Amino acid sequence: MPGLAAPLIAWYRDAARDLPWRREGFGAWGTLVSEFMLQQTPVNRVIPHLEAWLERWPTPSDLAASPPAEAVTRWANLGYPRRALWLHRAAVEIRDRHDGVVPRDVDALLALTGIGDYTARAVAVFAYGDRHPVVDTNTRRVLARAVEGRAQPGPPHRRDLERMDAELPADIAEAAIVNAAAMELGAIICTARSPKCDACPLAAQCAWRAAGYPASEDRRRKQATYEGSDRQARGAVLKTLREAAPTPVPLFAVLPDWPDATQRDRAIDSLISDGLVEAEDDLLHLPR
DNA sequence: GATACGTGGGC
DNA sequence: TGCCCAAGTAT
Repeated sequence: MPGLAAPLIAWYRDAARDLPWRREGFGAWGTLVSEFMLQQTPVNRVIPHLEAWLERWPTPSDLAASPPAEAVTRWANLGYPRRALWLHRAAVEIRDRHDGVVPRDVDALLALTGIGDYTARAVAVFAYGDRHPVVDTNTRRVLARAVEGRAQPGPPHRRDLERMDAELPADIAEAAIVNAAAMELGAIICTARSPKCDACPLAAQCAWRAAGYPASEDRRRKQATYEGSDRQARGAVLKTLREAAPTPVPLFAVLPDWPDATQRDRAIDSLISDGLVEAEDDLLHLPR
């Protein structure tokens, strides 16, 4: 079976979107911030916040010098606000342990708060040009379809890194492009629903297409219902505190009309436990 | 390894 | 409309 590299490289040269983090000289800090924001949040929602963030905090040390509260506030509606807290912690760690320079070594990156297998390698590859497999949900779907002939990938597995590594050319610069191209293909062509196979550079060799597009065997785990959930309550509490910041909010004034007071209190407790909220007497505020 | 964790857009 | 999905990580 032919590899994926050559057609991906040729396709990417013409089809890649013009995204901020692909600009020449975007910088490792910008790459790191963009990858944090892109964890589970769509590209189009990230871009304006990313640009504002980098304008406010051009370096890791700039962010580290600000209170976490401001990071959480400026995270706005990107979702999963713990990422804002973790990004702030990572900035402090970069300042304290790496002289303010985003590390290049994958293990050093993995040791930073909020950075896992994906983000560590994405920074090493896209910011520093090193050769590693970068595997996100798009890449896993492309591999599942083109190589395995399955409609959807199985759950993420460490094995995915080795499988992607096997598709990478020896040439370091080309390997980086293949990583980016696999992600890009999954994002705009080989999408989860209604893939655009007519425009796919891998169509001729796609195992899933050759097999007649068999449906996925196992149902993906259904996402928990959001309406009425604790997550929704946490989101509402944090929204209240963000919009009031830097002014603290009296406990009694936080979601007084929430339908389930027990749930509201549980949400506040869990936010405090996560470090996203602090309490002094009966005042709640974002972490200072 | 399963689960919790926001928010909003697309169909 | 309601469900599915989105450049994951920590526990």
